[in-house]
Amino acid sequence: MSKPVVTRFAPSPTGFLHIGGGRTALFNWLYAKRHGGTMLLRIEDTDRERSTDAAVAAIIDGLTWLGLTWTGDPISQFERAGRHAEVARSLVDAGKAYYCFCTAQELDEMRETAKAEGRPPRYDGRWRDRDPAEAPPGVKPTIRIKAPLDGETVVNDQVQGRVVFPNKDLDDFIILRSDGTPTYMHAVVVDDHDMGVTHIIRGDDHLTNTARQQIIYSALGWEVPVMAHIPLIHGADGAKLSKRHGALGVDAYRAMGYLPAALRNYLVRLGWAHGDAEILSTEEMIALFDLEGIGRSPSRFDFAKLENLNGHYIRHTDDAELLTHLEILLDHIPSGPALKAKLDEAMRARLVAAMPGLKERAKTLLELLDGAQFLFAERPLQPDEKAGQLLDDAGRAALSALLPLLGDLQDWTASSTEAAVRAYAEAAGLKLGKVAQPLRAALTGRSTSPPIFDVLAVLGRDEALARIRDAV
RNA sequence: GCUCCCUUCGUCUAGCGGUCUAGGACGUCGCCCUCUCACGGCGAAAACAGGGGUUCGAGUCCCCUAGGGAGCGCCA
Repeated sequence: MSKPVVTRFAPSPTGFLHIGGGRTALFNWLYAKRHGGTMLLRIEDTDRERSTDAAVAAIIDGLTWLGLTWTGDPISQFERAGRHAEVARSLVDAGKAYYCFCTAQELDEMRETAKAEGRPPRYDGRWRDRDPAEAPPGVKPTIRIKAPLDGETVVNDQVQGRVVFPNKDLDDFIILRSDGTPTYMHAVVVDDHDMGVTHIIRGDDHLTNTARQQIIYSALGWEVPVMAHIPLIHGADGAKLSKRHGALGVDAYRAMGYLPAALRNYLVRLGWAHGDAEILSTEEMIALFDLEGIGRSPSRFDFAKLENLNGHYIRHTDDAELLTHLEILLDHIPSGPALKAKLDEAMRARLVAAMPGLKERAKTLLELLDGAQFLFAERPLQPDEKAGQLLDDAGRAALSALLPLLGDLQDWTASSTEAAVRAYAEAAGLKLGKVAQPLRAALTGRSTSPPIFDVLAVLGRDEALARIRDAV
């Protein structure tokens, strides 16, 4: 009861941190935070063939960007191989595991025979009680656990409930390979135990593995941590989220202009709910997160909702901070370097000044950047098609009439320019839109933008007047 | 094939036997606001997979069917 909570996120470094892994990490992090505990990061790299340093770096980068932190250094599971082997051998000494001298071919035959006879592919236990003295020469043995032959293994899962597996369906699986390295099944158990993990929160693709792991726990006489298997995330089409079906790395979400806070909020609501709560700050998430609120059915990833949430977070993030996010984004998009070159102090000041109008209409940082194009643009502007249409004869006439009126202004502010433009429109018998739209086209090269008088103010008198002159 | 898990609006979900003529959010569609686009406000359409039970009463419990998903490696 009073034992401090220790959770862990244990990805295998075979690729980027995908969105499902990100959510698993988030849940582990939230649970640990909620209970004043710690989250550990363990890299499951016992498969030397598929593990890469680049993947480890990508995972760390992804977690860091998401704002998830762990305690201590990332732990390499591979480096603990000695300990895993030692535990496996102790199990042999205790009579709870044994050496198996089967060759790969023998195992293949066993599986094929079973399949042909319509039985599940399982190891038949041929070395379970055989004397190792009978070992064929030259075969390096594996170590297999002695799984119980009858009875049942019960997994008490905080999310899935009580799940029962008949032991006759579980075979004597390998815990130590013939090369002396541990299998995943064995390594997780030993590591979770040694690291004092109290709660295992992971994808429910591990649920059936849990029965096997519990066999190891009981052979060792160790206490099984609290288990919570969370349902997987599917793609928008309902199919499993794979690389081909939109499973993107979290770095891709960064490049698409999503804010970490928005992604956290979206992710926490995928599979977890607290009544009708939708918008949750990180503090609220920590205060409210619990295992009881996790559902059991898989969910689909919905970009539309993520976008909406992201828009909300953009609108509610303060201007200077948004600029910081924008600058981070520039390091991750193709057009970044060019824009970065133009980003001097004056430009930063203009961006911050324009931010209130800009952030109101952006759902992603990419849209925010796009909306800010008029600030980066150099004269003479190239109006897009719709803007070109607004600069027809009538539009240009209005602009040339407006030019001297604006030029005479004493102060140059949003309200002073607005007063001048409104006065002109009224005098000319034009609806405000008939003047404002050509003005927008001239100043931004677009048919949409933040409120035009704000644009006028942010651009400053000289630049604004010059752009109008260019358009006339 | 075997084992396990899942199934409420298009999507994420609330619901833990009666308060459900099923609530919220996103999306969609109207209307309002308005210098554009947004934001915001108001409103609408939209779901308990199907069939059996249990019960005075079932979205909520049980069973079956269908449909999804996961696992069954000297991968993790």
